[in-house]
Amino acid sequence: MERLLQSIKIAINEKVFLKDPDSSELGKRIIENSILLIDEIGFEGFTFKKLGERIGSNESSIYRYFENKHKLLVYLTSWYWGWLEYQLVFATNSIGDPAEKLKQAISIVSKTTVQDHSYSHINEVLLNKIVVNESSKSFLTKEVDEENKQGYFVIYKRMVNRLEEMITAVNPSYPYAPSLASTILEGTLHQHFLKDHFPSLTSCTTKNPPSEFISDLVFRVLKA
Amino acid sequence: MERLLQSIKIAINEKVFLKDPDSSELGKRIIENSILLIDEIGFEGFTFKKLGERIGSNESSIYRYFENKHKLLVYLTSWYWGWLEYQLVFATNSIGDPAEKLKQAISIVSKTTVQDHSYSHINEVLLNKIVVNESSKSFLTKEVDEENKQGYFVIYKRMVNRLEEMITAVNPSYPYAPSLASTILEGTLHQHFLKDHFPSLTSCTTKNPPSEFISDLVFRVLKA
DNA sequence: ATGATATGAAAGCAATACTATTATTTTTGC
DNA sequence: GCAAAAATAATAGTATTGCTTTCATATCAT
Repeated sequence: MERLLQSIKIAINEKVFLKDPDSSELGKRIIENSILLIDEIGFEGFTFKKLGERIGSNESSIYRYFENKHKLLVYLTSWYWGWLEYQLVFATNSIGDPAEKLKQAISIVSKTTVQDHSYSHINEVLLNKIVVNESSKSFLTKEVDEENKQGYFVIYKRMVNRLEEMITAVNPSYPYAPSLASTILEGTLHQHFLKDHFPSLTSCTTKNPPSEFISDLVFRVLKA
Repeated sequence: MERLLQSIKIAINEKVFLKDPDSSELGKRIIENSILLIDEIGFEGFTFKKLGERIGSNESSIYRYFENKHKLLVYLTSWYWGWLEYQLVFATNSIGDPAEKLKQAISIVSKTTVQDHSYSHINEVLLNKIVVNESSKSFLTKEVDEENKQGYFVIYKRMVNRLEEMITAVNPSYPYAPSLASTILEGTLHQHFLKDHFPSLTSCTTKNPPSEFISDLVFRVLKA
């Protein structure tokens, strides 16, 4: 799998960037360091000027890749979901048994992230932290409907759809497959957040990660 | 119940404001119109200057009530959860049967909001929209741990705790009560959001609201 | 070598997120 | 009813943000 993934490029909707950051050295440095910098100072404090200083480049050069920091965030989260989607597909497509398949899928999407050396300029562990802490901000905006129409969130939606299909395969009579599927993804992120900042509001810990709670929840729901 | 609630003041942690907005006319106009304005233009576009213009007052006067717009958002969301908490307590404390009690609680926290005329300067319907669209931004910040320590989120936490206790009363052997409780609140908000912006990712519609999905989910989980 | 393309440096601009100062109005305590 | 205190308003000012523009320079492709 490592090998296969090595050559795969995560395809992001071209509307979110002005110039593909994957097409140049500077572009890759922008992505690499934006992940590090957003993780360090948070998305609110993050500016293209600070990023420019950090990579020894100019604000104006970064603006040639992304119109604004919001689109950069959409890019980063899309990349993350695209990356996870590949893992999901590769890890589940050979599994015949629907329950086993769904179980594996939940394990993939809710497990603690580990570094993938196929993409050397992207730190997936930190990117996952950014997705947990910042990704809601990419859609909780006044422009969400317009941007959705433009396809900014297709990868995430495809991901939810895959889970939905797997849920239906396990229990065709369960009437809330789309909501359960979206709850798997959002619930995982939220439980990860709670574990780090509001431990009293979650049963999850490092030893007992969100994947256990989510998996238990889904199978109780579908069995009933 | 209407009568009882009429005289109740929702108590917000004093650290989130400089001067209690409930203690003056101007303060109430700030709260009333911040809800309307944030709903109209979104939290990102919202500024104290625009709010000042709208209420025929000055930016600097608003700064005497709130240090910044972030704290105003914390105030608004705290007020919302405090308001919901009263409804929850009044609607459930006389119910003996644990399952019935939890069912009622879920109905209260996930039902579509209706106007409460006890608080004339607060539009609860719009405030609920703000909670759905903006409240995550109140805790998805770099300062969350510090602010949590200062008690900014106590009401929300108490709310999750109440649900947790009700869950345990229904099924004492269920091992993930805290996570299920937080999922009820966060999941409800998220499903409301999806229904309005990503209908393909949810089973919820106006006719079939999030409360049905959540209630069904919780009781399947606890029955299993 | 030359033209195209990418990057960098600098300046500029309107808006944001405040703070400070001073003036005016309103409230209140006697 | 009046003086003192408190609240509000008006104005101005500052640093930073979120850009855009222009122009210079480096690099790259033929």
